Amino acid sequence: MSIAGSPLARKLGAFVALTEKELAVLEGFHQCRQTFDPGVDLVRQGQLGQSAFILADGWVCSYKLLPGGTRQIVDFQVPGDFLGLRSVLFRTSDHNAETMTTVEVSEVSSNDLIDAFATTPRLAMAVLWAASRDEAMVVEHLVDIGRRNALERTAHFLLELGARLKLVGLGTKEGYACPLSQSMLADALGLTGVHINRVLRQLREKGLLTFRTGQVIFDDFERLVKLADFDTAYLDQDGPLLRQ
Amino acid sequence: MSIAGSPLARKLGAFVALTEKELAVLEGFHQCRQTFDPGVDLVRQGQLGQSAFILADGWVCSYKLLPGGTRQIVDFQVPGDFLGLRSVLFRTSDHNAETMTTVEVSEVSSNDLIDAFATTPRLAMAVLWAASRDEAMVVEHLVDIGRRNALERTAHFLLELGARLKLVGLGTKEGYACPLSQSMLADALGLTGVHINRVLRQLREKGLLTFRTGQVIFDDFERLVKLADFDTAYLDQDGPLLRQ
DNA sequence: CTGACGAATTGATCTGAGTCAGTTTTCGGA
DNA sequence: TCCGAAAACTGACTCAGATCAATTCGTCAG
Repeated sequence: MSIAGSPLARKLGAFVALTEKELAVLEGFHQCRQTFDPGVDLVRQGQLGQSAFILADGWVCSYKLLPGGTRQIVDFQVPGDFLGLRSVLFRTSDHNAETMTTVEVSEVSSNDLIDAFATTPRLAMAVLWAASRDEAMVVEHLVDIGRRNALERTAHFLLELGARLKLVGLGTKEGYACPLSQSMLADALGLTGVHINRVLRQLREKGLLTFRTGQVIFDDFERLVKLADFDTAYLDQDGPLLRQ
Repeated sequence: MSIAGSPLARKLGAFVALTEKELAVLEGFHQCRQTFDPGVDLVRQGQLGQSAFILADGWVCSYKLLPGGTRQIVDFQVPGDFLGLRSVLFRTSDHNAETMTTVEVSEVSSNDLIDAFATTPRLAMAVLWAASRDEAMVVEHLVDIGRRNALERTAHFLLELGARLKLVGLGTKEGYACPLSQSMLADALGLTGVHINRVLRQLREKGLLTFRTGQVIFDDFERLVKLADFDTAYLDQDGPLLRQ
């Protein structure tokens, strides 16, 4: 696959039409391809001078640890996503990132990234632009946790994850492959594992959604969207705002 | 005050050392100064082709409405903050923004902003970079709501707001002026107005913090930080990553 | 000074989600 | 094919925070 056709290039191209030169710099990011096992920390809270990563395959989750031993999962990264960007921009990381599956990434050193941003600022813009879209997802997540009950919250979150995977060709209206365990889902939604289990049973018994090891199946997409008050439009974007 | 000394220029300068030309473009943003009364919507959910605003004075809050009539406040904007950026980047807004006080803003039209981004990409970078820092705050907010109980959550949130205001010279370790009503605080923290009232009483009775109309007073900063598990370091940043 | 309206405050009661303490299922490795 | 560990599942009980229903306070217009 040419770099121009990679998930990342496709994503960035949605914001800024990239020139040959910019694509070449992007290509340079992919020098250092690596594979990691599940359960490895790629980014650690408080650590200095870390690299960023571009996720080519597999899933990663970003989370914060709390003193009580609990954690809050803030976001999941799927293929095509950048990760550890903030830990480069601010020189120190404010969160952890852990591989959930076997993962393939391109590691981009802090210096390379900053150099690239300095020489091809339009590319920098595209990357930060994409980060800004990811923020929209974190905001939706915030609303889930703040103002939706466990049932709506779970439904909404799994729909959103599906919408996001559809963008990179990894999901459909029928469902998607999902390596989350129930307790990870709990940590993402601010619930306990026990309660998530009961909520998933309810969703199953109501014929709305089946969450099984490695697979999310939308049994009744329409009713699910209605229950969760899910807005299907907010991820759309019709063309780059900045032309070459 | 020269443009180079404005809160926004100061903030952006922390990321990217701005050139004369870039400062001039920033200056251009301030052509269209306006004043709004409290309770006015600056940005409306779902509206197309909106302007962005630079907040010069007063407070604004960004929130999402839910079908049940409840709302979740996602963030507050204080002087020096950009707002409505995402509604320009994505052509349509995913949230509302309402003035909380009398407010002074500079309106920057969608087209002017995109043109400026195209001609001075380093400035664009600085703006998006600042947006990325704001996201760190939304993440902290997410953790508050997901994994802290009402007391810790309220304490943590008010400490964070204080830290942020200190950056723009509007707060100290003693406290800060704060135009939030109890029910706004409730909408931000995912609680009810009734419960926030009880929590604020507890904080007052424990001699930790006093929240009164228009004023937050830290009665015992140290103990408050400890209760809330507040990290005082995460807002620090020592110099621009990109030089002129 | 007075009425009125919104914000703050309080008490009583209810309930969604947490906690505790298991049992059962799944699945990879010997 | 059997074993052990982790994940999924379940029931009984508790509690933090919601809900409901007043009352009080503050402030601004008349």
